This record gives sequence, structure tokens and C-alpha cells, in this order.
Amino acid sequence: MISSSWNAKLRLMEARIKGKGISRKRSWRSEEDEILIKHIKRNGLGNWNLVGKNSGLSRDGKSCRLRWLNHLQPGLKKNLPFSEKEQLVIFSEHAVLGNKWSDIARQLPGRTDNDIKNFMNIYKKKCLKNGVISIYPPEISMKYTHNGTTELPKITSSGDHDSVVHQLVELMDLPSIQNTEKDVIDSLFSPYLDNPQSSFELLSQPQLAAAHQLSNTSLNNVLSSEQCSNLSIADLLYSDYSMGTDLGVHDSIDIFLILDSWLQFISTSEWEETSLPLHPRLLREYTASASRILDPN
DNA sequence: AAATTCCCCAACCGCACGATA
DNA sequence: ATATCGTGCGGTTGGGGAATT
Repeated sequence: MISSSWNAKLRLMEARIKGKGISRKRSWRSEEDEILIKHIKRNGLGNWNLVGKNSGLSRDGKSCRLRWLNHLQPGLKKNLPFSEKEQLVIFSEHAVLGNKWSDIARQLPGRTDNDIKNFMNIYKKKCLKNGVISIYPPEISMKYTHNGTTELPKITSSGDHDSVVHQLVELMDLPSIQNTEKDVIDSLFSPYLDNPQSSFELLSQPQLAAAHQLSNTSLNNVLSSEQCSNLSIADLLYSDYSMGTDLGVHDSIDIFLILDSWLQFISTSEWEETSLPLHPRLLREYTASASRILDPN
């Protein structure tokens, strides 16, 4: 007697076979692992495509490589949760490097890029679910927020939005860029827009106004002042994770609106001089992207 | 107890890049 | 110069167990 849950599974399988063909994912069986390990012990590490061909496994080289690196190679800390120390390394490295999973993994012996990627994806998802604004723990996030350390560049607020933007340009050390808001914002956001060219259209003043209207937002009500002051600009980059649907953040124009409200907050804040939560990585990325725009070669 | 939903993680994909033919 | 191949990387998917209904 086949239970109804089994029938459901069978129906699902039939649907898959009829539709997109049999699932392309195949878990590695322990026999396959043994064959791969034996093959590598005998022949050493070399050409993965040949491993795929010569090992007798019906797996391609890429699949063998991945299996070896992520699961079979010696020294892996499998089934061991990340220690607090390891987590701190992940967060601090991620704050600086972004999603450079393999670079982060190099700091953590026994951990793979895939492990770290999965860890961060799950963590970000939890932040999203719980409405956590910053994806980084306070000790890391605070370094890059409004009220953070004094090691950050300073920016003077004159109550003037354009002047804050101008200071951003100075800080970014972009020698030949036109110091207009449009250029700055284009520089900042070109990596995050599908088509960098489109940013010129997207961010023109009339369209910006239209976008505000469309999103039913004014400059300051995308984020509250409190949110702005606690927001690391690093988090802007990951706003798809850290802001979430609660705040209605879906696409680049929303991200722009967030930055805009943040700039607005900075420029109209009561502090005359304030540390700028400009993250080292962002500084680097902004500068690089602006340089690319200025000099494509 | 069974069905459904959620969630994690392993496996996959496409792309970029460097080496070599 | 350029076509091909192998490798590595980051993003995404889906299998399957756990949790919930």
C-alpha cells in the first residue's frame, strides 16, 4: 500500500520528468566519494576534466572538483558550526571585502567559500525576517556609522544637500570628475544598476522627483532619522538583504532613495561636523567605478 | 498521523580569466 | 590574433530533513 504522501511525491516526480526532465541535481553517494578519493590518492591533483573522464565516475570534472574541495579534501571542519571567533572574522572581512567568499575563506582554515556563502546568506535572510537594519554585529557596524569611531573621514554639515555631496567627491579623491550631484550619484551607483548608462536617465532631477512621487516618498521618509543614524553605508550595498520588503526596497531606485534620505539626514543633521560612515570598501569601489566612467580604458 | 511549509546546504550554472594551441 | 580548454568564482536552485499545521 503506497501512502498518499508517496503518491504526491510520485506525481511531483512525474511532473518534473514530463516538464523539465529529470532533476539535474544528483547527490554524491559514498561509493562515488570513495572512488574519487582513491583516484586522487593514486594520481594526485591535476586536470579535473581528466579526473572526470578517467575515474570511472559519471561526473564531469567540475563536479569532481567541487566535491573534493567542499567535502572530501583533508582538513575540512565539516559538521562544526562556526565559532564566535570565526563569525567575527567573517563579518569583519565581509564588511571590507563584500561577497568575496573565497578571499574570506582563506582567512579561515578548514572552511570553504561555499560554507561561508551559505552562512552569510542564511544570516542575511534572518536579518531580513527579523527586520534587522544592519547585517553586521554592532561592534563592526558601529565602526562605520554616524556615531562610530573618530578614525573616519569628517564631513561638515551646512544644511545643504549639494555641499555634502560635494564633500563626498572631495573625500573620494576624484580629480577630474565634474562635481555635480548627478555625476557623483552616477559614479556611486553605476555598479548597482543593470545598465550603467541608464543611470543618467534614471537620476535626472525630473525623474528623481517623479521617482519620489511614484514611491510615495519624500526625501526623509524612506528611512527614519533613527534608522539613518544607525545605518552603516556598507549596509546600503546589501539593502536587498538588510532593508527588506518592510521598507519597500526592491530595486535600484529604492536604494537610491535610501542613499538620498541618508545624505539628506547627514546634510540637515544638527551636528556641524560629523564622522562620515563611508566604508573603506565603498570608498574603494566608488573610486574604482567612478574611474571607469571617467576613463573606460 | 499525514500533509504542508520552512529552511539549510550541497550541487549546479554561467561567466570571467589565464594558459595554451 | 583568436579559438579552445581548464579553472575558479559568485549567484542560484532544489533535495530532503525539520518544524509546523
